[in-house]
Amino acid sequence: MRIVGTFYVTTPIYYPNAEPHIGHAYTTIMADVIARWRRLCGDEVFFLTGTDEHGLKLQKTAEEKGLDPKTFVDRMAEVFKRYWRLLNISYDRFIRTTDEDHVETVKKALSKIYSRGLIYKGVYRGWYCTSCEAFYAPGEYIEEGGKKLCPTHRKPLELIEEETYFFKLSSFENYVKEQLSKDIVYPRFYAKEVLSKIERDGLRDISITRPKTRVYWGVEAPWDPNHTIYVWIDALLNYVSALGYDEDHERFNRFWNVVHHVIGKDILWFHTAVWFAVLAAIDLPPPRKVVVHAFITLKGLKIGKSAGNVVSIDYLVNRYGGADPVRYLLMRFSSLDKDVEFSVEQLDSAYNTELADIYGNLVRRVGVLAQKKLGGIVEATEIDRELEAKIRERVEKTRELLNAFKFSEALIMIFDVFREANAYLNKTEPWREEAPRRSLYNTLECVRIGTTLLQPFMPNTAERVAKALGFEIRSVEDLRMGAWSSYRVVEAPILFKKVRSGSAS
RNA sequence: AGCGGGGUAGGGCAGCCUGGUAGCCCGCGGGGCUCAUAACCCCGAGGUCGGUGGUUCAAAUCCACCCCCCGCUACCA
Repeated sequence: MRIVGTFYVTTPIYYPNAEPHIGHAYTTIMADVIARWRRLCGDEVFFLTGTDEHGLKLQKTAEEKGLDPKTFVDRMAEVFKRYWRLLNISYDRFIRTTDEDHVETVKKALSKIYSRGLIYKGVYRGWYCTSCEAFYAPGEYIEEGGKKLCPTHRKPLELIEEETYFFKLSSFENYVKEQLSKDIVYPRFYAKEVLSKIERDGLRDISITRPKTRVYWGVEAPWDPNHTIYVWIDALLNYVSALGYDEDHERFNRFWNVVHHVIGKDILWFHTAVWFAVLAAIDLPPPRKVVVHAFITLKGLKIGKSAGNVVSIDYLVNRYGGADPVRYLLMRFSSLDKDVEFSVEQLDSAYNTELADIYGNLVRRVGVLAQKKLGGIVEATEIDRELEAKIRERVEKTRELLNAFKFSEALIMIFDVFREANAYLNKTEPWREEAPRRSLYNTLECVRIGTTLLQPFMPNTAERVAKALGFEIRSVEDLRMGAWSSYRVVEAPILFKKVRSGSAS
């Protein structure tokens, strides 16, 4: 396949103090769909995900389990990888912030920033709970009778001061504002949100180190061995270390120019205000695009990382018999703009009526017809112009939607192709003919085109259909009627077994 | 409170930027077909587009105010 361009897509690196859930899966699947779509378009793609393995919380979680942090994160990283295998995530690298090259990058980058005088020593002052060993900001602690209490222990907080190093974020205020008014953050209103926050409060310097006595589990500050680097700064730099920062300049530039960060709206601030400034401090341009998505919720409960009530990935994969339907359903109801609440009933309904009825049944019926009527061999013949026009329009629309990260609408458009194919079968009634070559060839072309578009969302299913009907999925170049000339239908599979609604548990 | 997003048929959403017969999916009613996973196709019913006022020949779409829902408000990754 011809290499058209390059593309770099990232997920956030996840904090592995617990197993991944649907929220993590949602972001990761979205990034995977983008990666696979760009590959289909002919781009050389680098797709990065990983784990953010330093910090106090992990240090403590590990200690509670009687493990040293490294042993613990080694295990958790494997858990994440296992889930991404289960969900068919086609990452090119799984980066861990404990990886040697990453640690090197963090040190190099921070040395550079330090040497430019953008880091200074100061004092961090905050309300601290000795039991939690953590600071609480206004709004997080409980106020009772003028006293500040820890939200978990309900014990009085202490005002403590500790030595820390600050990054001069404030000196990047104009720069960050300027970048935010460009077309980087998508959808755009998220940029407005950050912009107005800065407009109102300004950009304050941020503390970027912790005393090693309190947080030893982190990258040592290159200029002061008594401090470790704050996890967020450590974490953000993964995006550049994965490319070989300051090592492989050619490769680095090739991909950095086209980097797309996929993130949840909760970490927007760090991926814009802080990240843009850090990048500027090491002479790098901001990301090409930050794609921000809202959350999915189940019956009003947030499925965020810190929420107690989570829908497990295993549950959905088991319920719908594989990764592909889960990928489909999550993207089918995805929205960048606003939080989406879904129910098991809704998912069941979409699974049954869309995947099983519209698509699964179409594949089955065209497969059966081809085998019965033509012995499974369907050669190219005259193309139905009316059908072709409709399909072409939908393909174009789908491509636009995918390039605009509108996954839900893209899927609806793809399914229109299948609906069109079903209608075409009804119209041409191939079961009444002796050798309905024209009808079946045209229908198969629709199935092939739709399946190709569906491939980034449902890679296994697409592959299975291609095998069964005897075609190949190659690239977007084949997204036109007549591009495939000879089908060898070897199977008429039942792709999706329906689920009975109401059996949710 | 400030800022941001939203309130469109029974449910889930698009349209709003670039005003001009209100659109898609599910569900529902009727019909067709029988190749197919009780699947598929066609037709139909159902909405005065949160409220009020304004701009306009014309507003779901622009402006003002109000009501309701949700999110964000930085060192918690």
